[in-house]
Amino acid sequence: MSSIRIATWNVNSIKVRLPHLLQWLAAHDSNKTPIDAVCLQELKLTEDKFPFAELEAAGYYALVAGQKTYNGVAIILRKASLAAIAQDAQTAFLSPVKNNPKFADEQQRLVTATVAFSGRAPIRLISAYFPNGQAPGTEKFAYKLDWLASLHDWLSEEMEEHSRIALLGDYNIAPSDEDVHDPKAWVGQNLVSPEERDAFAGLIEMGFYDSYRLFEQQSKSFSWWDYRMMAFRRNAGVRIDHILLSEALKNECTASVIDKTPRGWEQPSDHAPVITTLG
DNA sequence: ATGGCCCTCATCGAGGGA
Repeated sequence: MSSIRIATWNVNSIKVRLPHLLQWLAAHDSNKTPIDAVCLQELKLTEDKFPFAELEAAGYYALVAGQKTYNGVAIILRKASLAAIAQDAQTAFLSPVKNNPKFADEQQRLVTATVAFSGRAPIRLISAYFPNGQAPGTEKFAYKLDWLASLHDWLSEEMEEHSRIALLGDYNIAPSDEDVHDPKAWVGQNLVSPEERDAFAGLIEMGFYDSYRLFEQQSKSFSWWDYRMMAFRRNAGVRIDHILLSEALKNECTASVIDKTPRGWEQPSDHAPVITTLG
Protein backbone atom coordinates (compact mmCIF):
# COMPACT_ATOMS: atom_id res chain seq x y z
CA MET A 1 0.00 0.00 0.00
CA SER A 2 1.58 3.27 -1.09
CA SER A 3 1.48 6.28 1.19
CA ILE A 4 -0.79 9.27 0.56
CA ARG A 5 -0.42 12.95 1.33
CA ILE A 6 -3.36 15.06 2.48
CA ALA A 7 -2.93 18.81 2.72
CA THR A 8 -4.66 22.04 3.68
CA TRP A 9 -4.07 25.51 2.25
CA ASN A 10 -5.85 28.81 2.77
CA VAL A 11 -5.23 30.31 -0.67
CA ASN A 12 -6.74 33.77 -0.01
CA SER A 13 -8.61 33.91 -3.35
CA ILE A 14 -8.50 30.91 -5.70
CA LYS A 15 -8.80 33.29 -8.64
CA VAL A 16 -5.51 34.98 -7.78
CA ARG A 17 -3.77 31.87 -6.46
CA LEU A 18 -4.72 29.23 -9.05
CA PRO A 19 -1.28 29.50 -10.74
CA HIS A 20 0.40 28.89 -7.36
CA LEU A 21 -1.86 25.94 -6.62
CA LEU A 22 -1.12 24.33 -10.00
CA GLN A 23 2.61 25.05 -9.70
CA TRP A 24 2.69 23.61 -6.19
CA LEU A 25 0.80 20.45 -7.19
CA ALA A 26 3.02 19.95 -10.25
CA ALA A 27 6.21 20.46 -8.22
CA HIS A 28 5.14 17.78 -5.71
CA ASP A 29 4.16 15.45 -8.55
CA SER A 30 7.52 15.71 -10.29
CA ASN A 31 9.26 15.34 -6.92
CA LYS A 32 7.52 11.96 -6.46
CA THR A 33 5.69 13.37 -3.43
CA PRO A 34 2.26 13.90 -5.03
CA ILE A 35 -0.46 15.68 -3.10
CA ASP A 36 -3.35 13.22 -3.16
CA ALA A 37 -5.86 15.58 -1.58
CA VAL A 38 -5.73 19.26 -0.69
CA CYS A 39 -8.40 21.12 1.23
CA LEU A 40 -8.66 24.78 0.24
CA GLN A 41 -10.07 27.73 2.16
CA GLU A 42 -10.97 31.32 1.33
CA LEU A 43 -11.88 30.71 -2.29
CA LYS A 44 -13.73 34.06 -2.32
CA LEU A 45 -16.00 33.08 -5.21
CA THR A 46 -19.20 31.22 -5.98
CA GLU A 47 -19.15 27.66 -7.25
CA ASP A 48 -20.05 28.70 -10.83
CA LYS A 49 -16.83 30.74 -11.01
CA PHE A 50 -14.59 28.00 -9.63
CA PRO A 51 -11.83 26.83 -12.04
CA PHE A 52 -13.05 23.22 -12.36
CA ALA A 53 -11.84 22.91 -15.96
CA GLU A 54 -8.28 24.03 -15.24
CA LEU A 55 -7.99 21.62 -12.32
CA GLU A 56 -9.53 18.73 -14.29
CA ALA A 57 -7.06 19.35 -17.09
CA ALA A 58 -4.25 19.19 -14.53
CA GLY A 59 -5.62 15.88 -13.23
CA TYR A 60 -7.74 16.88 -10.24
CA TYR A 61 -11.41 16.76 -9.23
CA ALA A 62 -12.96 19.39 -6.98
CA LEU A 63 -15.88 19.57 -4.56
CA VAL A 64 -16.78 23.18 -3.77
CA ALA A 65 -18.90 25.10 -1.28
CA GLY A 66 -18.58 28.62 -2.64
CA GLN A 67 -19.62 32.11 -1.63
CA LYS A 68 -19.21 35.50 -3.21
CA THR A 69 -16.30 37.65 -1.92
CA TYR A 70 -15.85 35.82 1.38
CA ASN A 71 -15.07 32.34 2.70
CA GLY A 72 -15.63 29.36 0.39
CA VAL A 73 -13.98 25.95 0.75
CA ALA A 74 -13.07 23.01 -1.48
CA ILE A 75 -11.63 19.52 -1.55
CA ILE A 76 -9.27 18.80 -4.44
CA LEU A 77 -8.48 15.17 -5.34
CA ARG A 78 -5.71 13.79 -7.55
CA LYS A 79 -7.46 11.55 -10.08
CA ALA A 80 -4.49 9.17 -10.40
CA SER A 81 -4.61 8.46 -6.65
CA LEU A 82 -8.22 7.32 -6.56
CA ALA A 83 -9.55 3.77 -6.45
CA ALA A 84 -11.16 2.27 -9.54
CA ILE A 85 -14.64 2.86 -8.10
CA ALA A 86 -13.97 6.62 -8.06
CA GLN A 87 -14.13 7.14 -11.82
CA ASP A 88 -15.46 10.67 -12.08
CA ALA A 89 -16.14 13.87 -10.16
CA GLN A 90 -19.36 12.37 -8.75
CA THR A 91 -18.05 9.05 -7.48
CA ALA A 92 -14.81 10.63 -6.24
CA PHE A 93 -16.77 12.45 -3.52
CA LEU A 94 -19.00 10.06 -1.60
CA SER A 95 -21.67 11.21 0.88
CA PRO A 96 -20.83 14.89 0.32
CA VAL A 97 -21.97 17.47 2.86
CA LYS A 98 -21.79 21.23 2.47
CA ASN A 99 -21.66 23.26 5.67
CA ASN A 100 -22.76 22.01 9.09
CA PRO A 101 -26.29 20.55 8.96
CA LYS A 102 -26.76 21.51 12.61
CA PHE A 103 -25.82 25.19 12.11
CA ALA A 104 -27.88 27.44 9.84
CA ASP A 105 -25.28 29.69 8.20
CA GLU A 106 -25.03 31.72 5.00
CA GLN A 107 -21.24 31.60 5.28
CA GLN A 108 -19.66 28.70 3.42
CA ARG A 109 -17.01 27.31 5.75
CA LEU A 110 -17.25 23.51 5.56
CA VAL A 111 -17.25 20.87 2.87
CA THR A 112 -17.01 17.15 3.55
CA ALA A 113 -16.82 13.92 1.56
CA THR A 114 -15.66 10.33 1.85
CA VAL A 115 -12.85 9.47 -0.54
CA ALA A 116 -11.64 6.07 -1.75
CA PHE A 117 -7.94 6.31 -2.47
CA SER A 118 -6.38 3.41 -4.33
CA GLY A 119 -5.59 0.39 -2.14
CA ARG A 120 -6.80 1.97 1.08
CA ALA A 121 -9.95 2.00 3.20
CA PRO A 122 -12.09 5.11 2.54
CA ILE A 123 -11.31 8.32 4.42
CA ARG A 124 -13.74 11.05 5.50
CA LEU A 125 -12.17 14.42 4.62
CA ILE A 126 -13.41 17.76 5.96
CA SER A 127 -12.20 21.10 4.62
CA ALA A 128 -12.86 23.77 7.25
CA TYR A 129 -12.49 27.52 7.38
CA PHE A 130 -13.04 28.45 11.03
CA PRO A 131 -14.28 32.02 11.64
CA ASN A 132 -11.59 34.58 12.35
CA GLY A 133 -13.41 36.09 15.32
CA GLN A 134 -11.88 39.57 15.01
CA ALA A 135 -11.29 40.08 18.76
CA PRO A 136 -12.63 38.69 22.05
CA GLY A 137 -15.78 40.48 23.10
CA THR A 138 -16.96 41.32 19.58
CA GLU A 139 -20.04 39.95 17.81
CA LYS A 140 -17.78 38.09 15.40
CA PHE A 141 -16.03 36.42 18.32
CA ALA A 142 -19.40 35.28 19.68
CA TYR A 143 -20.20 33.86 16.24
CA LYS A 144 -16.86 32.05 16.26
CA LEU A 145 -17.63 30.41 19.61
CA ASP A 146 -21.15 29.44 18.49
CA TRP A 147 -19.72 28.02 15.26
CA LEU A 148 -17.11 26.06 17.22
CA ALA A 149 -19.71 24.64 19.62
CA SER A 150 -21.89 23.49 16.74
CA LEU A 151 -18.90 22.02 14.91
CA HIS A 152 -18.17 19.97 18.02
CA ASP A 153 -21.75 18.67 18.10
CA TRP A 154 -21.78 17.74 14.44
CA LEU A 155 -18.30 16.16 14.55
CA SER A 156 -19.25 13.87 17.41
CA GLU A 157 -21.98 12.46 15.16
CA GLU A 158 -19.60 12.20 12.21
CA MET A 159 -17.08 10.36 14.38
CA GLU A 160 -19.67 7.80 15.39
CA GLU A 161 -20.29 7.06 11.71
CA HIS A 162 -16.72 7.33 10.44
CA SER A 163 -13.65 6.00 12.23
CA ARG A 164 -11.24 7.21 9.51
CA ILE A 165 -11.80 10.95 9.60
CA ALA A 166 -9.54 13.98 9.06
CA LEU A 167 -10.34 17.63 9.82
CA LEU A 168 -8.15 19.87 7.68
CA GLY A 169 -8.26 23.62 7.54
CA ASP A 170 -7.61 27.11 8.72
CA TYR A 171 -8.68 26.86 12.35
CA ASN A 172 -7.87 30.47 13.22
CA ILE A 173 -6.63 29.08 16.54
CA ALA A 174 -3.03 28.79 17.71
CA PRO A 175 -3.41 25.88 20.12
CA SER A 176 -0.46 26.64 22.39
CA ASP A 177 2.18 29.28 23.06
CA GLU A 178 4.76 27.37 21.02
CA ASP A 179 2.53 28.11 18.01
CA VAL A 180 3.00 31.88 18.41
CA HIS A 181 6.12 33.89 17.54
CA ASP A 182 5.72 36.25 20.51
CA PRO A 183 3.38 34.67 23.08
CA LYS A 184 3.76 37.54 25.57
CA ALA A 185 2.56 40.09 23.02
CA TRP A 186 -0.40 37.85 22.12
CA VAL A 187 -1.76 37.04 25.59
CA GLY A 188 -5.56 37.13 25.54
CA GLN A 189 -5.73 38.16 21.88
CA ASN A 190 -7.79 36.70 19.10
CA LEU A 191 -6.47 33.28 17.91
CA VAL A 192 -4.94 32.47 21.31
CA SER A 193 -7.66 33.33 23.85
CA PRO A 194 -8.60 30.72 26.48
CA GLU A 195 -12.07 30.31 24.92
CA GLU A 196 -10.60 29.45 21.52
CA ARG A 197 -7.96 27.15 22.98
CA ASP A 198 -10.64 25.41 25.04
CA ALA A 199 -12.58 24.76 21.84
CA PHE A 200 -9.47 23.31 20.21
CA ALA A 201 -8.85 21.18 23.29
CA GLY A 202 -12.45 19.99 22.97
CA LEU A 203 -11.63 18.55 19.55
CA ILE A 204 -8.62 16.75 21.01
CA GLU A 205 -10.76 15.42 23.87
CA MET A 206 -13.27 13.96 21.43
CA GLY A 207 -10.49 11.82 19.96
CA PHE A 208 -8.63 13.91 17.37
CA TYR A 209 -4.84 14.14 17.17
CA ASP A 210 -2.88 17.16 15.93
CA SER A 211 -0.84 15.38 13.25
CA TYR A 212 1.85 18.07 13.22
CA ARG A 213 2.64 17.42 16.88
CA LEU A 214 2.96 13.68 16.44
CA PHE A 215 6.52 14.40 15.29
CA GLU A 216 9.60 16.30 16.36
CA GLN A 217 9.36 19.77 14.79
CA GLN A 218 11.58 22.80 14.66
CA SER A 219 10.67 25.47 17.19
CA LYS A 220 9.06 28.59 15.72
CA SER A 221 7.13 26.60 13.11
CA PHE A 222 4.24 28.65 11.73
CA SER A 223 1.65 28.50 8.94
CA TRP A 224 0.55 32.15 8.67
CA TRP A 225 2.53 35.38 8.47
CA ASP A 226 1.10 38.90 8.15
CA TYR A 227 1.66 40.56 4.80
CA ARG A 228 2.86 43.63 6.67
CA MET A 229 6.03 44.35 8.62
CA MET A 230 8.09 41.86 6.62
CA ALA A 231 6.59 39.26 8.94
CA PHE A 232 7.57 36.28 6.77
CA ARG A 233 11.19 37.37 6.54
CA ARG A 234 11.26 37.81 10.31
CA ASN A 235 9.32 34.55 10.80
CA ALA A 236 6.84 36.51 12.91
CA GLY A 237 3.98 34.07 12.42
CA VAL A 238 1.44 31.81 14.08
CA ARG A 239 0.48 28.17 13.52
CA ILE A 240 -3.27 28.23 12.85
CA ASP A 241 -3.64 25.75 9.96
CA HIS A 242 -4.03 22.20 11.18
CA ILE A 243 -4.67 18.62 10.15
CA LEU A 244 -6.43 16.69 12.91
CA LEU A 245 -6.74 12.92 12.57
CA SER A 246 -8.95 10.34 14.22
CA GLU A 247 -7.13 7.57 16.06
CA ALA A 248 -7.33 5.12 13.16
CA LEU A 249 -5.64 7.64 10.83
CA LYS A 250 -3.19 8.76 13.52
CA ASN A 251 -1.96 5.19 13.65
CA GLU A 252 -1.12 5.38 9.92
CA CYS A 253 0.48 8.83 10.07
CA THR A 254 4.19 8.90 9.19
CA ALA A 255 4.95 12.62 8.72
CA SER A 256 3.57 16.15 8.90
CA VAL A 257 5.23 19.26 7.52
CA ILE A 258 4.52 22.90 6.78
CA ASP A 259 5.60 23.70 3.22
CA LYS A 260 6.89 27.27 3.39
CA THR A 261 8.01 27.30 -0.25
CA PRO A 262 4.91 28.91 -1.84
CA ARG A 263 4.86 31.62 0.85
CA GLY A 264 8.12 32.87 -0.65
CA TRP A 265 6.76 33.07 -4.21
CA GLU A 266 5.70 36.26 -5.95
CA GLN A 267 2.24 37.48 -4.78
CA PRO A 268 1.72 34.65 -2.27
CA SER A 269 -1.15 33.66 -0.02
CA ASP A 270 -0.42 34.74 3.54
CA HIS A 271 -0.84 31.06 4.57
CA ALA A 272 1.50 28.17 3.86
CA PRO A 273 0.15 24.70 3.06
CA VAL A 274 0.39 21.91 5.66
CA ILE A 275 0.97 18.34 4.44
CA THR A 276 0.38 15.17 6.43
CA THR A 277 1.45 11.75 5.16
CA LEU A 278 -0.42 8.52 5.83
CA GLY A 279 1.85 5.52 5.35
C1' DA B 1 4.86 53.66 16.59
C1' DT B 2 -2.02 49.99 17.41
C1' DG B 3 0.11 51.37 11.36
C1' DG B 4 2.01 48.96 7.88
C1' DC B 5 -0.62 44.61 3.24
C1' DC B 6 -3.74 42.12 0.27
C1' DC B 7 -8.31 40.84 -1.75
C1' DT B 8 -13.04 42.08 -3.15
C1' DC B 9 -16.62 45.04 -5.16
C1' DA B 10 -23.88 47.45 -8.22
C1' DT B 11 -15.01 49.52 -6.85
C1' DC B 12 -11.62 54.11 -6.54
C1' DG B 13 -13.10 53.83 -0.37
C1' DA B 14 -14.31 50.50 2.84
C1' DG B 15 -14.88 45.97 4.93
C1' DG B 16 -12.56 41.75 6.09
C1' DG B 17 -8.74 39.16 7.09
C1' DA B 18 -5.50 37.46 11.50
